[in-house]
Amino acid sequence: MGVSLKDVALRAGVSVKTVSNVVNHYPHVTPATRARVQHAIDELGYRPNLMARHLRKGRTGIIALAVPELGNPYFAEVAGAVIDAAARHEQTVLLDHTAGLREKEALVSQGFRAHVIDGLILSPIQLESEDLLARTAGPPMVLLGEREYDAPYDHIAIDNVAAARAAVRHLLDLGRSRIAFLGAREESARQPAHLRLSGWRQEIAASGGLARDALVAATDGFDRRDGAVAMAALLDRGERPDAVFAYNDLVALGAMRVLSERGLRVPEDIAVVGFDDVEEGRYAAVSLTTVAPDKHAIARLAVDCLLERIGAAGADPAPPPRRIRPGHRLVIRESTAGRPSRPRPPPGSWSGPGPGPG
Amino acid sequence: MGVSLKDVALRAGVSVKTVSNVVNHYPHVTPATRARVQHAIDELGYRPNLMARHLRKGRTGIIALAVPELGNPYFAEVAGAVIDAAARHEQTVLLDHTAGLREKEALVSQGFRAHVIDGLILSPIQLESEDLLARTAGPPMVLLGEREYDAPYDHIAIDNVAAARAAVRHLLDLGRSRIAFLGAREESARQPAHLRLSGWRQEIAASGGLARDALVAATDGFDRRDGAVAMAALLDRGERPDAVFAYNDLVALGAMRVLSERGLRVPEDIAVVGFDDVEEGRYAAVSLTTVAPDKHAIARLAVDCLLERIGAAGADPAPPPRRIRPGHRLVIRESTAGRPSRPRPPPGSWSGPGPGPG
DNA sequence: ATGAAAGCGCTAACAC
DNA sequence: GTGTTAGCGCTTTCAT
Repeated sequence: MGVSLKDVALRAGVSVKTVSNVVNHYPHVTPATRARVQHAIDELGYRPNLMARHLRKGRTGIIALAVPELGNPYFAEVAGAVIDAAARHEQTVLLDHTAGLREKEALVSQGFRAHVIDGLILSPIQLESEDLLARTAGPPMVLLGEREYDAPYDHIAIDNVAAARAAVRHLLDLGRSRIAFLGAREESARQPAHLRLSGWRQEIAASGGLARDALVAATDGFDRRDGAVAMAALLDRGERPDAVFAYNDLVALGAMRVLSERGLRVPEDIAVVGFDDVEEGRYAAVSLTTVAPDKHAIARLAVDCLLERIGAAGADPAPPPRRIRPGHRLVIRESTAGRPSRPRPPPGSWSGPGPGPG
Repeated sequence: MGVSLKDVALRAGVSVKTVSNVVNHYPHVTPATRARVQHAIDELGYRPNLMARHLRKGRTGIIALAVPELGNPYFAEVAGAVIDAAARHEQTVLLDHTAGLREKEALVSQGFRAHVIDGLILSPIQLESEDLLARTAGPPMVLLGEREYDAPYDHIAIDNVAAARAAVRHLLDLGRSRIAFLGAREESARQPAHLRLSGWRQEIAASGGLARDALVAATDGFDRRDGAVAMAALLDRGERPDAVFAYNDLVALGAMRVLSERGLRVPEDIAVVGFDDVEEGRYAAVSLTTVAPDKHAIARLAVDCLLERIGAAGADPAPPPRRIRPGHRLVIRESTAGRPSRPRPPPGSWSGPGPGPG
């Protein structure tokens, strides 16, 4: 490290400006000069110092992405997609995770690490509107995910209510009538799962059924353990659902594990639908029916949207906040449809299917 | 944005240097001045411009982490741990993924995005020693993971051979004799799974058994699909293993899915051991026995090691490359040990366990 | 088409 | 204890 424009200029016998022109593809440079400069660059192995360049230009080429938890495959998959989308614009992604803590989310949304980043994509869980309103300065920001806010920020999220309704509709169409919801925290419009719970309620009501609160199970967080605990709690208090709609795939998978432990069959005894379409659900012993948000669209839209904001920074009046809804679809798998057919017999002299779990 | 040291100095009626002193906790400042400056800082909402600071200091406070695939929960979990470990040193992590492509790995290992980062943690899959040797400049780098190189870089990795042998030992102790290996690509010391395959071979040989090549199944990559395809291929060519040791948990989970489809019971018909201890394995319908690397130790050691290198940059002679082996342990779960006991009966009038898959 | 010089925001030397 | 100044590597007027 340490080869600067000046070194190259010295070597090529030109001025710094000329080298800069070559590096930045400034059109009006004699081919001869360009060649000489390029030669010097190659010889010295010159690489522009982005730090300095961006100090000058006021942009860093780095955008931050803050997700609750990288251990959640949904966010890991989205993060991967964001990195790819950003790379297509020659932007680098700086990753943070908030553990879903309101305090950390607020910290990130405020100018934490501003100056290093051109913009921020934040996927909040616990953050409240007032935290967002308290944000006075900081780089452009776009929001990702289910939480809704009364704050002037672009927001990328699928239509969670419609998606939840489609999931519940599917269960109703299967003839299920006692559909539990796993993952609600409390009876409040401020809770993270608000929209999906609301979709559950609406669709059951629309079908003429009764959305019993007793069939709603709270979770502390949204991972497999939470799903397992909530499912066990529901069963232990004597509820007998014939279907489960979970806040996300992780909760659904945790629930399915408990069902299997208790000798309940999926989907025969209880059908299960998740949300997120994480890879894992496709390969579960009983593959998981789920709502699949278009993750690549989400990532692309978030990056495009953010870069647009960054480009328009300082514009007056600022463009109004947008509400962008990427697509989603319901992916039906074995956890609601069952195994399509008899498994083909194993090769050789294998014994047939065993007597089941236990 | 746009409040600079100068603005604060003007406001507080002091010089830039004094403000800088306050910001950097320089000890010799009068409490009175400090208070006045701090007041001005708060009023103006001043945040230091890291870009400029680091241009000056020659360090950015950003380290890069390049993993093959964020969609692989192992790497996602490690990435999360690295972010946390870095945060404890007030370092930020810039994330890249290489898709396990040699070309991208080489690009990252060379000075791609140098100048922005102080150092690089790289987890290679396909990279070869010659690529590493070709690296002429660039920030300090430490390597992560199973691949071994003849290149002067610190390398953090558990003892893969010993870990693999422990896994195979466990299967042998269970009385299994036809133990397949899933995930080897070819018969070469250069292939990614080399060490684990070697452990498999050694332990079987040590037990007096025969490590048949026919029981080794190749995979293209290392995810669930690859595991499923490899398992199916192995069965389809008439092999009848009574145990499977997979390159990693994802491959193992994919294999288990195929076993379930074909009516083969785990562990009764085939015991399965994975590698990585991803969260998912704990909640699989049949929970997965696995080799658990100490991910937090890995992350911490990688960050510490890198920061040490960064601190010692330019030292002559450079400290010799280190080979650091974090701990690992075998976690025994149902895929080899079976369900510990009869599932407790479900509440109410539920029917008992069904007739099994299919 | 190219060169000279200023300055982005900051810290390190060196005054006072 | 605090102020002055130079310069990190780059881009950008403004000259030539």
